[in-house]
Amino acid sequence: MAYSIAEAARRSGLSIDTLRYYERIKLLDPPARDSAGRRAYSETDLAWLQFLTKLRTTGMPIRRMREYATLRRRGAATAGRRRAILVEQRRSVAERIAELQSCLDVLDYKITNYERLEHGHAAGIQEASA
Amino acid sequence: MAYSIAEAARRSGLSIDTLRYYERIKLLDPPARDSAGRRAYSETDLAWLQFLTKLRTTGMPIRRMREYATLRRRGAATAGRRRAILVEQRRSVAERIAELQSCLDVLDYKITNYERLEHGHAAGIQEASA
DNA sequence: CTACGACCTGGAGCGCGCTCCAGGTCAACA
DNA sequence: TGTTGACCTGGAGCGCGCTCCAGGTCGTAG
Repeated sequence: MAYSIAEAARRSGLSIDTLRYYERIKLLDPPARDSAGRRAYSETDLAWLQFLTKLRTTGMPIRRMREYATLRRRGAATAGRRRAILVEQRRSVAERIAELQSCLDVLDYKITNYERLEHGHAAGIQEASA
Repeated sequence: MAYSIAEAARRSGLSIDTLRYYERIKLLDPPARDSAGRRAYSETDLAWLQFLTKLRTTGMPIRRMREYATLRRRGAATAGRRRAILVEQRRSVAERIAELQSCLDVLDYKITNYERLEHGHAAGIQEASA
């Protein structure tokens, strides 16, 4: 089963332009072409794309994703280095989650304060940095 | 107590350039100046700055932080709208955390797979999209 | 046969959030 | 008195990750 670029875009949630862009910067191996020279993405292409978007979602910079893609192209011998990249990324995601969680606490605190203000219990003091 | 721009930068974790930039784009009210015309940040300025950096950490775009800053400048009457912004941001942070958590699961899965590969239990199948 | 729409290429442009630079002022210190 | 160093201003530049554009080629539908 092969997918047109429009279909691949729809399925991956990326834009057509982004798909071509990813190919240009070597994140994506050039997909097959149909008889008219149009891109024909395979299931494997889509699976890889899906993984890439996961990495992007975690905030991995494209430069690093390229590094990973390059290693992947070189085969099984690079598995250790690829794993190391993922382990590092896992660390950074966990850290980021913790950071966001702490911001969430600040937001909750502020929101609670606003609610107190609006219910007439004019606290006042917090308003300075509100 | 007043702080030089260098000191304010150190305490906020932002660069000196970023502090001036934030002032320029009206995120920050112009701080007091000393006799020589140099910026002199107050405790209040620093507290606001600290809150701003929290918002930035949550990924709030500067455009939206400006909106918040503008409302804040207009005083108590805008409290409801400020609260609404924070509530929306809380929602978006919670969503982001969930998203990251799900990516974390994918990373864990992949990493486990790599570890299996390296321990000789050649699974093979996963290598296609690894 | 033509006209449409999806696709192609190479390259320019954009929005964001800073970051850096040139050229200048000022106060303190040797 | 002269030099240093922190600070000032307005404005240009940058890295990132796309996004858009012009101009062209196909293949199907009317």
